[in-house]
Amino acid sequence: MDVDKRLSTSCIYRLALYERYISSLDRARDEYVSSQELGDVTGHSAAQARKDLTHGISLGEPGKGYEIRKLEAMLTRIFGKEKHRNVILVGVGNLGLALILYKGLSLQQFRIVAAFDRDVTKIGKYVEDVLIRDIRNLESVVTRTGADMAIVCVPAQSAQQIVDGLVSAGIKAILNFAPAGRLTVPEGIVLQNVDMSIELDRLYYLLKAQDDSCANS
Amino acid sequence: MDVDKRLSTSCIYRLALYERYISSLDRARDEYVSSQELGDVTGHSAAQARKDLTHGISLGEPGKGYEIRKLEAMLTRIFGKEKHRNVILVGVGNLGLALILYKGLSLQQFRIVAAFDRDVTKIGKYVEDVLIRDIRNLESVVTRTGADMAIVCVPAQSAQQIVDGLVSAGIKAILNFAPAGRLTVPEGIVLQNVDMSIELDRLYYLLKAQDDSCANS
DNA sequence: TGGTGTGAACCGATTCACAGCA
DNA sequence: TGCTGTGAATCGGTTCACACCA
Repeated sequence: MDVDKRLSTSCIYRLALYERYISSLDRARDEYVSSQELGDVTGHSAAQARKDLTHGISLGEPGKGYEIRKLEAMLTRIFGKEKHRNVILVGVGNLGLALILYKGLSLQQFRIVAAFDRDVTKIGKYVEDVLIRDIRNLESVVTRTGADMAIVCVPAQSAQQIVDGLVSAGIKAILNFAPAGRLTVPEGIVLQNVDMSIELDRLYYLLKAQDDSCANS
Repeated sequence: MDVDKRLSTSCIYRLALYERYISSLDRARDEYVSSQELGDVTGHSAAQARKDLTHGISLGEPGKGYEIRKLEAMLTRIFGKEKHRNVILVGVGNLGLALILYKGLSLQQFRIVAAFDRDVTKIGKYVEDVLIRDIRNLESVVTRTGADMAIVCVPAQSAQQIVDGLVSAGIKAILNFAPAGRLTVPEGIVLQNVDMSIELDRLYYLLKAQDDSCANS
């Protein structure tokens, strides 16, 4: 197969950026991209871009660069963009709502096919074309839609319980936005956390570090 | 000073997790935490936790652990939690709205003091107690509030322009949610990106890698 | 000449092992 | 004995330099 070993987190991130970049490219304009150009996209070196791309099959042509068509095909395969992917969302608060309405997702292969909440005043309503359902129907909907990915936007204190429910309903990968401490999942389940307030904390630290280094210089 | 050199991204992340953990602790229950306990919080080793903490002043007591009070004071200083921080937000779409209403931020030291949009139907309205203003008033509001951090939730195509405007208005740190390619900022300005669709791409990759390794075993 | 592929060197972060202190 | 602090070893990712191909 093409991808032999596990790619590092930062490598995946850069690959996603390459993917986005070449899909924004006017295919008619150019046939090839250089590693230099791809390096610029991520803010890294050309050598980095070459290393990233040879993790798959080597497909660059010396003197010309990478054929965009082939590169796109490779990235498409890595990120599974060749077919739609059903995703469910739990917790239709403001953030959940924002994610359902977020056009960025539907531009990708991801489709939010169902949303869940425990608030009875929300259940039965539609957000765009997504029906909000009772969380108790989780299992049957997962089975029916074949969804294996879920987005969690519930309050921190319910997060672990929801995650457990998702896992036992058959979900295999979870993107969690709840600012919960350490969520535990069984072996074989993928969990990723996105935490707004930690991002802000980090931003603040970087800002302060920046200031300090200016002050010292 | 306490923090001598630049901390790595992952270290900052773990420190933020420690901070959250000890602030959730019942102060009456225990006086000390061990590195083992802190390691568990982040899913890393006890040695890792000790290394992280000695980046500041060494404050652990052999045989007992880290005094919670002192540890909290140190983390508070690192993340600037001892005083409020004014933040502005640009782009009151669904995501912007969600962030304004997100209680997680106000639990931290961050206060969204103003929001901006270019949509005239939104300008003048309040979201909770945050007034939505015309983007053209950016500069005066930044000056008046002394905000030096901004959150950007505008569409991708306006992101660079907004970022430029923020920088020239005096903003020093930007948390960007727009799925824009590579945003450029001048030297000395801190920019962090959070991209939902890249997170999902990454999640999908991990899921697939997981599946493959199961299939091979 | 221009640009890829890659081994070697480099660098930083994580882990290990253990000395030292209460 | 329990737990911190830390040098040493290790591991992994990034950068460099250059051979090689069109």
